Amino acid sequence: MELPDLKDDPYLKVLRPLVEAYLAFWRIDIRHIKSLRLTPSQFDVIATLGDTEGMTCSELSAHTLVTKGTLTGVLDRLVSKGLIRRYAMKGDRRCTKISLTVKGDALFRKTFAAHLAFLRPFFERALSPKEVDQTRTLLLRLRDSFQQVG
Amino acid sequence: MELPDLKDDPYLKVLRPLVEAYLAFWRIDIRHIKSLRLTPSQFDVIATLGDTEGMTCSELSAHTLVTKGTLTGVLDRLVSKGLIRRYAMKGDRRCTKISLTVKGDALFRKTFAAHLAFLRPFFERALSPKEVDQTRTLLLRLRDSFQQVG
DNA sequence: AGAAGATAGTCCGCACTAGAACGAAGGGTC
DNA sequence: GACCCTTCGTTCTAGTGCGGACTATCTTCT
Repeated sequence: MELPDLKDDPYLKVLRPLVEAYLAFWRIDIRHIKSLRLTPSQFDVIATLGDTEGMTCSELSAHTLVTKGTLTGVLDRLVSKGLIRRYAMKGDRRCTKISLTVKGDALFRKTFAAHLAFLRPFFERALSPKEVDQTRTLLLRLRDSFQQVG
Repeated sequence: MELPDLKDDPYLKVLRPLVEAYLAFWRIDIRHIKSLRLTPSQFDVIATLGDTEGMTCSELSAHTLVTKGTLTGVLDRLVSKGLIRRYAMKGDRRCTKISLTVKGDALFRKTFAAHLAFLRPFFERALSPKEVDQTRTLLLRLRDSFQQVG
């Protein structure tokens, strides 16, 4: 997005690096996810459902970056791939519970650790352990600043 | 995306803050852009075209985050809003040159500086000038790591 | 000049995005 | 039990987003 030359501004000059670092990460991330024949949203859902008893749609959209409206379609496609299943929840007929199928769980087990192992070297190569802590602190500070007020 | 609890890993624990910081920024950014009745892509195009003589579609997609295929539709909508115009380029009949209209330029002048001024306090509040430099360095290091090899 | 290759912009299919609106269902209150 | 308010998942619209295919147009090589 809008990345003008901001080098002159002492504060705004983090904007560009923030966006660029995230996008560079994102491009690597998405490449690996695609090799699993999943979309980012689908991977997000699978990863979130992994090691849980299942979730309702609301819980899922709260724990992922997929909004409620989008979720319906994403889940449809995951159902047709046989990776998740939907079933009614007794006690509240409004809710639908979503959980991994055996096939979905197998995919989760096989790919999740591999995905993290794939990403790890990129961080490891860029930062020393001490810098990792620094970066983490600074990024969380930025996050908090953007999260308050709004 | 896929944000498991990675606190145990000394390196991967920057992943979450990176994503969260970017998304927090993004949500603020997009809110302001929407108040201009533009989409992020549209704003991106307007901001990129501002203060230039115009660009071809290829140049535009190289300088923005909008890919060639998507650009056609984005430009269509900007044309229908009267903010940009397309015209043939003499010398190469394959190319189309895009530039801001008077109305588009007026929008650019009015909103661009305002947008930066809007974002500035969020950075200013989070980091000291010295930390800005630190953050910038660390983020660029991360970016470069994700950009090499691939 | 003629053939082969590269480039420009468009169009397509499929997936996703936010947000608004919807009907069904549940939890109050009186 | 009837009213209101909220929540649940789905559906809809408009706009991206990517990659691949397509046509028109240079460019280059022979």
